[in-house]
Amino acid sequence: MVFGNSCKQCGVRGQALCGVLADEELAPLAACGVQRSLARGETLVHAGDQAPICANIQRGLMKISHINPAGQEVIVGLLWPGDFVGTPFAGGQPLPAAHDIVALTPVSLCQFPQARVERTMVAHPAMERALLSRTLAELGAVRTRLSRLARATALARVAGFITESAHRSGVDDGETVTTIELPLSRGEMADLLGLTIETVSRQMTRLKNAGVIGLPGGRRVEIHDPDALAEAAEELV
Amino acid sequence: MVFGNSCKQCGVRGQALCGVLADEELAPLAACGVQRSLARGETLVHAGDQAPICANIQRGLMKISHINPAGQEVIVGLLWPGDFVGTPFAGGQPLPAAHDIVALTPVSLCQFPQARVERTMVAHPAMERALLSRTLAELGAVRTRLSRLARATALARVAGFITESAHRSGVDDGETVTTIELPLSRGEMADLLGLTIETVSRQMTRLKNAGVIGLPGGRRVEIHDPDALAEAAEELV
DNA sequence: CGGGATCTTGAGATCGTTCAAAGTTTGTGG
DNA sequence: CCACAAACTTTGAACGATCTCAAGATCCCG
Repeated sequence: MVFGNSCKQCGVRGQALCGVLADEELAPLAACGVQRSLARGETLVHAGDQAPICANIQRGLMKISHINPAGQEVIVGLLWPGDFVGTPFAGGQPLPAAHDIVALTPVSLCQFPQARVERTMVAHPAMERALLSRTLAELGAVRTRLSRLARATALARVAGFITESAHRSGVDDGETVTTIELPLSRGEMADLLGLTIETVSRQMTRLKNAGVIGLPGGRRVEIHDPDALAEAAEELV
Repeated sequence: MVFGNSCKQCGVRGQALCGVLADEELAPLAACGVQRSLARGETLVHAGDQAPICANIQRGLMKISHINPAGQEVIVGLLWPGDFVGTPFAGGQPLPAAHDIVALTPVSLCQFPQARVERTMVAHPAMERALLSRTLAELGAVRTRLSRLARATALARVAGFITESAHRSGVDDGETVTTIELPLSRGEMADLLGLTIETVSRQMTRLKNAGVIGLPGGRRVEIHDPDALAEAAEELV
């Protein structure tokens, strides 16, 4: 359940609810938001938690992760600034959280009492409708990601992640070389893409040797040939 | 977006909305449902379709599938009797369908005009809320499936599918040997689990040779050792 | 300028795929 | 009811992609 939000008091202008509700309609919700900060690695939601959390991410990046019995972690989703976290009306009864939600970077967010979110939604059907439509869209996106994880080669997964990160960075295309900062470490990329650290590293090197990208150091990536990168990403999507 | 539904006129008693709404509240929706049948292999929704479809599955099994540029198919979800298909309030504007929805068996369903579904939901917030909560649950389930596809071995995927099919068949546990009929062919299992037909077949044989299951022929599976089966499924979930 | 964490690279093992062929089941028409 | 064809399933052998284990190299922080 992730949707762009607008929290006047928090100073973030999101995408989804903004277009749907007038700012003053959001006031009752914004008024009860509590500012909160998370350090890198800090957990906002533990899988199995009964106490539901509703919050709006302002800065930083979070991961939704699943840890299997063997102790391996899989990142099943990322949350960016503007995204909403929470499961209002979760089945009527308190539904235990399905996954961990952890800060990948220092995060600041605006947290709301769930009951208040639910009451606000009852009062503003447009808001609930926006959340529903956002959730439906997210469901489609996760299914598409599922299909990629099922069949795509390691190279395609890595190329796809770089492409997506570039889009998220706002640096869309442009004929010139663009440089982005990957939001994840190699290990985190591996957990997200269902690969090992070594395989991720090897594919990065391969793209570099092919002249498609440059690796000037750190987490920086220069995109030399966006078309070739997109093509690599599509190889068995 | 899949949720159990109750369509009085269609004679199906689902799980989700039933508990939430009185039957007479559903009348306006049920009244405008159109009975429809699909042959095996027939497509209800094409990916990219603008015309949104809302329907309630009464009998049969459908797949939600994604076909990648290379022509490979991945089944990203299954729809069972009682499940609801559709994306009401899809982003305000008509959102093109993200995936194909195809009948795996002969299917009968009850189809509604989307506008009517939306109007009914506006009139009955409890219904919309039930859909939201169902969708959130489904999102969690798909994410969990994502984590399995990312890491689980072929054996675990196949064992997990058999276990899940057994649960769906209603045959829960019981100390005695239970026999179920798998709803999918080997090829469909392969598309669902991200494997090849041959690998699926080999894992089935492996489970049979280990005495965990029996394969009396056709799509039938005898579950001899549910614990061992569950254990095989958890090996790297 | 260390020192720990992160990243890269190599060599060998493993798991799943590919290609190929034989064996079953299913459904149809005589 | 049987015969036959088509579709589906099983099995085998070789290949290839990714993982595992093991060193180095590099980056980042104090």
